Amino acid sequence: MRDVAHLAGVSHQTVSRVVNDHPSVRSETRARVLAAMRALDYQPNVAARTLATNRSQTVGLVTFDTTLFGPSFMVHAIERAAREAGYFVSIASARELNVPSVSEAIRRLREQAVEGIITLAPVAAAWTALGRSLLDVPAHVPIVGMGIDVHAMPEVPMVAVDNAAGAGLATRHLIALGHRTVHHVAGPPEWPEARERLAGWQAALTDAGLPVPTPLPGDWSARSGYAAGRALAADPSVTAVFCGNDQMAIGVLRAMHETGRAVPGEVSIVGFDDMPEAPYLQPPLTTVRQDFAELGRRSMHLLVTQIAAGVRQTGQHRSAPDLVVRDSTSALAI
Amino acid sequence: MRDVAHLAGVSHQTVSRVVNDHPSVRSETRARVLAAMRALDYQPNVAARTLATNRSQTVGLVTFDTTLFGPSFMVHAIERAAREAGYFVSIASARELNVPSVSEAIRRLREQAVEGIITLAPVAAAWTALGRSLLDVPAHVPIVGMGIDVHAMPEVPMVAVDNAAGAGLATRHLIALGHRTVHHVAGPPEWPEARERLAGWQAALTDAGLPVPTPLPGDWSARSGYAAGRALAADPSVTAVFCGNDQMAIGVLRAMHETGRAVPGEVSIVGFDDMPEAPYLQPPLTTVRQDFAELGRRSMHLLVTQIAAGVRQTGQHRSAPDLVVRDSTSALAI
DNA sequence: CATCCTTCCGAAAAGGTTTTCGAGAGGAAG
DNA sequence: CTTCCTCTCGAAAACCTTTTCGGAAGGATG
Repeated sequence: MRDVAHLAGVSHQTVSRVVNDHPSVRSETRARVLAAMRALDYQPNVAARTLATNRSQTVGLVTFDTTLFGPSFMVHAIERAAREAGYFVSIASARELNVPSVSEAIRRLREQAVEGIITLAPVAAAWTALGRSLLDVPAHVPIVGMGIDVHAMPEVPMVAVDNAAGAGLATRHLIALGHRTVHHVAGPPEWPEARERLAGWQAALTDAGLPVPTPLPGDWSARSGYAAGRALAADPSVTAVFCGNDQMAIGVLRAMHETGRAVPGEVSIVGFDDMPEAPYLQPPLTTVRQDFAELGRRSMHLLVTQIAAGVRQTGQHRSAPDLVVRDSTSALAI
Repeated sequence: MRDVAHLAGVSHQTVSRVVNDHPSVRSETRARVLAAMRALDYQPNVAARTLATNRSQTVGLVTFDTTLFGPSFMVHAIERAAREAGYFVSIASARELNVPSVSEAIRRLREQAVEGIITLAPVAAAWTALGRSLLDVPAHVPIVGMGIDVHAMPEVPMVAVDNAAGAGLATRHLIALGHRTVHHVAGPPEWPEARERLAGWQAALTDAGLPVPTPLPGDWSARSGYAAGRALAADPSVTAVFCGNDQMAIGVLRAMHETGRAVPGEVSIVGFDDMPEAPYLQPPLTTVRQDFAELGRRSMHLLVTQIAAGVRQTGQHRSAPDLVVRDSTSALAI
């Protein structure tokens, strides 16, 4: 910077003014400085700027399993939104879904002086860690939770799809097709999304006056879906299954196929997420679509607002999911 | 830090020594300082440290499409390896696969003073941008390319699976099953991985003295695989297809199913990647497995070595892929 | 002509750490 | 007892910006 100032025949403060678009600098001087910057391939030093301004221009992302479709898509969407808002994004993954791992990830992020945190690792237990290591912090780092448990952490703003509504759409779709009940392959109970989808499914059945079968446990993976599918296939009374996500639905589809139960002839199946492969499964999967790009933008927007305001906000921001009907569901054959 | 020094009854330089594990500090003093740090919940300021040491402890990751299975898994693997090596990771995604986008992503990363860069956005054209904006840079930032074109950029070290060998495995597997030739659904030619797989497929056919059909273009997506699959299904002479990745294979499977061509009865299909869903497709997909976690560790290791040595290294590091035979391939029925 | 205001830019401090240099204390060797 | 060495720690400079304050130049006003 000193070199630039020297070359332009001004002092370094003026260079700083030019870099920061300060108004009071003659346009002719500005042009001279800009030329000098270009000539010397000047790169401002972020560390020095951060030190002086106390603003790192960085937001942190705590992730868990980015091989899941949802989170991996969100990383992308959030990075994009962050760039547009002028922020860098630094990621820290939790090794496991427990308190030490998550709080260690948050510690790393805070150590890096991020201005805000978005978390995609939604284990309920972890939030108590958050409560300890984040919310009580004097500098109270702004935070946004993607799909957190609003009951457990009402003071953390969250953005998520309306999981219960989505589950309701799926379940009522199956009921409307004449199914006497709908079975459910659930995501891990540590994930609020999984609990909300389960609750939505349960409510839709109860509202329709139908019996609520015991949900089958899954871990979001196709493998767990397959295991659940084998169990369901063994029960001839099963005619409709709502899966917590598309990947588990893939496993269920496979299990049905293996055991000779036709989809959708004998059994109808619905997923959740609408991953890009869903239309090309056998059969093309009826599923609940959520707009991940929109969720990413929204969470970033919420974070930026908090950073700008300097106060933590609260409240949930829910986006409405859509049901995408394809070929894996059909009316119950009497 | 000053507060900590005050509380411990030492000066701030001594605190710095304790933080950095400097040898010459009495163990009793060290204990006192550590206690003070804990008592005050002291967080060292990275910006100041970076300014003083000129080391940001951060590596940059340039990505393109993290919804693809490979890249999304790699992000995870690299973050993990980086944490173990004591680095933070900052991501920058290229908006599109062209020179301005990629060089803009790199510019953002350099602006952030990353100590090294790993790139997962492997468009050939982009590397000329790299040549301009990175390699010629005085500070010559260490870099590792995941799956770059070694012919175009021999001076950039790279780590990747041996794509040609993997394609050879897949193709020879199909040949050994008696197929007269093997068709290929290729990834986008901008990706070196796609070109290498295509070359490996071609070489295996030529070595076996078999005709080489025109490859069908794809873009890694199931949708493009479906389109290619429809074209292939229309040709009754097609009995074996090697797909550039698993997602396109899903599309091909769907197309075959729709047109009533049995897999593997009439047509055998092989994918590439071995995504977690591969065993649960219909039928379970024979595919080429690559060890993404290992690739992530290796690229990080290579980057750290370069940073430590202060010199750019060259050379390719190839890992050997495995063929995983499942149910989507079978001997040609005469 | 004197005074005041505006516009533009430089001087200097501040931000928190690392690092080099030097000094003091204590012990060992002559 | 003196000298020298080692161990431990403090003083001060350096890293590169931003920001506040003040000053100089020029024009407008009384």
